Amino acid sequence: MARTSGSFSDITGPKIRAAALRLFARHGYAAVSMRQIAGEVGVQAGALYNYIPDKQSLLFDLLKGHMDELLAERADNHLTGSPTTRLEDFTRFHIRFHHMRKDAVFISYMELRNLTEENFALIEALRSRYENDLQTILEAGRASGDFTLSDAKVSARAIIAMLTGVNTWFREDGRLKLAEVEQIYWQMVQNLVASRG
Amino acid sequence: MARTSGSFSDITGPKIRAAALRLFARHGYAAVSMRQIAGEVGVQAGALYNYIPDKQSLLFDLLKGHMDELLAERADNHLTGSPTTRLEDFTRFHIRFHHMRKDAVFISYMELRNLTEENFALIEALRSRYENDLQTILEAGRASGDFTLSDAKVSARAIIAMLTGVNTWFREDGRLKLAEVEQIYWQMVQNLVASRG
DNA sequence: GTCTATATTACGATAGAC
DNA sequence: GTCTATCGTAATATAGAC
Repeated sequence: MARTSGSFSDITGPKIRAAALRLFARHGYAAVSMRQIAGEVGVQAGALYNYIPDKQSLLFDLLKGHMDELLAERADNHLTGSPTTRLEDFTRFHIRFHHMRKDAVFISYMELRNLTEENFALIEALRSRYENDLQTILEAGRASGDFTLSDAKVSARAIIAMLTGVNTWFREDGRLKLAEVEQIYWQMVQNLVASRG
Repeated sequence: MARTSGSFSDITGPKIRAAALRLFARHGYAAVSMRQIAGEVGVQAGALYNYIPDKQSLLFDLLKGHMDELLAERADNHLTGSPTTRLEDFTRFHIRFHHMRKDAVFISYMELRNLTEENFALIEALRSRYENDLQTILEAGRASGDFTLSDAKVSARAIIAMLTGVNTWFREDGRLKLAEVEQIYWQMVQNLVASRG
């Protein structure tokens, strides 16, 4: 049966998303052209429009997909136990997940301003749910006397910023293994919320 | 004496830098055109090239200027006293300085990838000096027994990420005043490095 | 020092052949 | 479903008049 010239598989759509994710993370949304993305995929620029309506939708799909996966995998994590156990789960999950999804994490922080207003609101709502998840854990720990916090919302934001910061410096071939980094950060998080003796 | 049509002052250069800083922070380096910058300043695009050789140099000058100011103002801070005092100074200085320089801070994190390789190395060296400054304080505190840390470099990075994160959510008209935020974060930093009783 | 005008290149997106 | 070709627009940067 006839194959049209450039068609090697039925996964052009996912390949477009993967190429865009990598290029946006490396050079930034505005700096990447549709021709560059097409070049990575191995098609001509016009062919992209069989899969996406426009460039903006492509960006939104990437960010939306990332947030959906974050919340879904987080939900798979066990969410019961003492506040300390739940906080440790959150800490280790956050570091591991964000390490595995570096490109998506990067553009999720960098390219929010390139979303339309309503697309931004949708992403922001998802991000907020993740943050509230941590805040709930912190408040449970305060109620049980396990944690001491002056402001659970601020603490949640501080912890997330601290943990996400790992992505800016950690390298696979560096001085520390990821498991060690995870342990160091968990110790710091424990200190941060510690009830003082 | 004759004035050429569009010339209202002798500070076109600084005005260009100010306009570029604001526009780059708002829309991103790649998304901002020289015509937009010129429009903000009140000149035509061609006139910008009397002040800057090209767009890339403009970005580098902004980032370099920001890092120079950060290190200079940090040096004006008093750098003596106990490790705890010096850590408190660093914490409060970081929050205040980064709050006053939101746009510059933003592009300093976002637009590093748009620098040429050598320009990036120059900025990275300055950023590293700032980080080492904090690391030195932490090591002094560990040596004196005031702090407990498993890894001073990781702790320095974690603290800086945590403090810089304030910029992503703090609003002047929000629930908390900046002085309160400063206090909450200083408490968290103290916990983070605390020697456990 | 700024203007107007322009050279050159590239962009996002679309049309129609196959 | 992808190709080639192209439309309409806008980009950085430069040249020369004033």
